[in-house]
Amino acid sequence: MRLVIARCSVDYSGRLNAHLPLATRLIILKADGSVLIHSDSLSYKPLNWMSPPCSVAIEVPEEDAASVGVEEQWRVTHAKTGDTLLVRIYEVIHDSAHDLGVDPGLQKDGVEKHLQELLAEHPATLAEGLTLVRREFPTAIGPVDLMCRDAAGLSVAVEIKRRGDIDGVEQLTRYLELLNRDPALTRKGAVTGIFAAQEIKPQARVLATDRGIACAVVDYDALRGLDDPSHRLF
Amino acid sequence: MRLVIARCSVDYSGRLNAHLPLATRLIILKADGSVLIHSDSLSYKPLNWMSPPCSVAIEVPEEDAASVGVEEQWRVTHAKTGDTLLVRIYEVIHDSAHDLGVDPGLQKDGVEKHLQELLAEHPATLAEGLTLVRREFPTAIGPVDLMCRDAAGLSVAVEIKRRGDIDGVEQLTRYLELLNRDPALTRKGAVTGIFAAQEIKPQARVLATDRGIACAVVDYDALRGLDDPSHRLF
DNA sequence: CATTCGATGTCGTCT
DNA sequence: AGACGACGTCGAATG
Repeated sequence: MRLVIARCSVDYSGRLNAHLPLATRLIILKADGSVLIHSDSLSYKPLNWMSPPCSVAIEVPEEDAASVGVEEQWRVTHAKTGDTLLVRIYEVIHDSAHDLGVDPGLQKDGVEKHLQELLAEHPATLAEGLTLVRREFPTAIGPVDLMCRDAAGLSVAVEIKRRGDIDGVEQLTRYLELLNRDPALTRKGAVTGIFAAQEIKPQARVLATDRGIACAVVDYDALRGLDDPSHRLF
Repeated sequence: MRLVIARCSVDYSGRLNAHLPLATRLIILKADGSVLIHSDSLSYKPLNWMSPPCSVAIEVPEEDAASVGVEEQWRVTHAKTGDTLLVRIYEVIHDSAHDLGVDPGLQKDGVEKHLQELLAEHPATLAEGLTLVRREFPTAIGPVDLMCRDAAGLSVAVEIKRRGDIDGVEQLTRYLELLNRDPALTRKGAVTGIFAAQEIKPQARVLATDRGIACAVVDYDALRGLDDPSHRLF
């Protein structure tokens, strides 16, 4: 990894055109060839970047560029899309290279997959007497997160989201529409739906209710408490 | 901006829990207080980070941490959500600080808004004889990108996307459902829809067709060619 | 290889 | 502040 602090201007040309006027910035050149341009604020996201696979070519600045003080010019080109990032260096303030080695990677806990696992183990927290039939129940338009059966023996499709948005309700609606055409599932009565999320947006709740879909706000920590603590990662 | 290359382990606790085992990484401390942890690959996105507003506290490592070689311990806490990032430093390899000043910011050109402007000027490229009634036609559930009239004088709602996904079809469907309840618009006949995008995904096309919504693939460059070249930014 | 879908999405914009 | 859509979304999993 090479770190360069420099006064520079940057032009990106690809899915859109973008220009960064002359200013002092951090330029990161990673081992995989990728390039990141960071300013001192506006965190997380670089101002400009190029993802791998890409290559960096050192160019001789055009005459007019050189005349206004461009010392170096790097052209970063994406190998597949042809997107380019043109970095014009006016003054290098810092330049250092470091060998970081391979990173062992990030371990995560608490994403939607875990929520699904926990709810699959404790379906009754969604509705009294609900039991699991199967997780990732396959349909022609994708898998239903949880297929359950209620106390009366009727099929219940559960869609799980971390954040319950209008999109999730639309998704569950499409599943229910399809499932209710299946005679095997609807023998005893219509398949109903439960929209389960850690947080449900008001508009999503209104739409779900309007369509006869139940909403369930899920308490992740409480669910985890129900689970065997020895299974926790942290 | 402070740049630290160090052997470190990191733990994030907030919307989820995440752990980074001991390895050599780049730690960026920005002027606004934000912190970014980068490895030498997996570009663009940091492995771990904290967005502003947040504060960094230097802690004395716990005894057991110190005994395994932790020299410094930084706790970054988000001011609002309380999310924390705990960085344990085992060895500092590089440490430098730089004054970058304020960045003038990024200038962008050429996204969906531009596409909408171009199509508003050339609605006939979507369908023979189509004319614009108004852009951003207001409805109770949000503005319709373009409201047009076809050769027969019937109302046509146009939804514009850069990438035509299933979500866009759902959105247009909701608009059409609402618009078709308006007597003023449906006097001559039902309001129809056109789903316009630079690229339309197969599933979206199927859904749109199934609902009687026309699809139009838009050629951005050709449209720009129709436009006055002197209006271009680049 | 293409496609789909989640994300500590992030970011702008408007109510 | 909350809601909503766009994003150079990115990135992983999957067929």
